[in-house]
Amino acid sequence: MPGLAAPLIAWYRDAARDLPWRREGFGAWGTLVSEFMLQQTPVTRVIPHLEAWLARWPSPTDLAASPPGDAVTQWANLGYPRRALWLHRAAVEIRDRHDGVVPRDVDALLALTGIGDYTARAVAVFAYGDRHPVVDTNTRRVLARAVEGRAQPGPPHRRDLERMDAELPDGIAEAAVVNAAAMELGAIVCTARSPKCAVCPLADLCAWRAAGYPESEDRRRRQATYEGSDRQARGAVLKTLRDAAPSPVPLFAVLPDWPDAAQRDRAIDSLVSDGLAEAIDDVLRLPGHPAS
DNA sequence: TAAGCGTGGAT
DNA sequence: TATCCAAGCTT
Repeated sequence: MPGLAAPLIAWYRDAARDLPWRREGFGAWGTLVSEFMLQQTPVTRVIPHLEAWLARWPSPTDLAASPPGDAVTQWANLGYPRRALWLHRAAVEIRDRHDGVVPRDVDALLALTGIGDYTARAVAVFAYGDRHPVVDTNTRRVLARAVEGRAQPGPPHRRDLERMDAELPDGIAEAAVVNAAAMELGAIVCTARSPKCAVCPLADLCAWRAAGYPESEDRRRRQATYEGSDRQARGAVLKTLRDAAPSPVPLFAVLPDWPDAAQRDRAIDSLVSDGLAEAIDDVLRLPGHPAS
């Protein structure tokens, strides 16, 4: 490898955004919460919700002591509300299995609900300073372009971890910076739509640029239309429950004017099935404390 | 392995 | 306006 590390480190020193989770002493819990929120939600939308969340629940034990429905309400409109449920479950698991301390070991992190290859290593590296490859969608795009000469990365693969690991310097601190810098470059320079190659620190060694920016035959399937979808119905039902919380909502009052009643009922059933709602007698509510 | 899962801003 | 895209995860 020609080595992405040196130019990435130099660039990051000047170009890195000032983000809350990069502040000194932000803490492993804050890092974990931020990573949950950042799973598919843009940075600018996450920041205010993150600060409110940590003010309300400064530790995993604090969150674990609240009913999961409170987490869903606090999650507000961040999207993918099952993440709120998973974050709550992870907090309970941290309390019960790790004495309330966010684990440092990658395998222990992977065993927590809602944590996968990316989030586990992000916590281990950015919160605890360990040396692992951290690969998110930004990093995969940077590697695809700079190293492979392709416009877009293929689907996520475990091999991505090894390929990123090969780019990391030996030094632990330097490796962490390269991880962060690759993500940051993908987020603000090597972007999916209009990459800013004129200001890219990797331009001189970029295989995609050298090859003349070939298009990639993208067999990505199109994102399903949201308008009129079951997902939209689920979102609308859940918003009704959040807005009413902590009060339950009579079933007859859940989206009474929804254009497709069968779809609405399907949405309610699936939310209950997912644990995002509870149907008791003839009312619907967010999940409360487990019975045990 | 692929599908399903929210929401809002940018183009 | 419609589509794309966003620090992924689970089943």
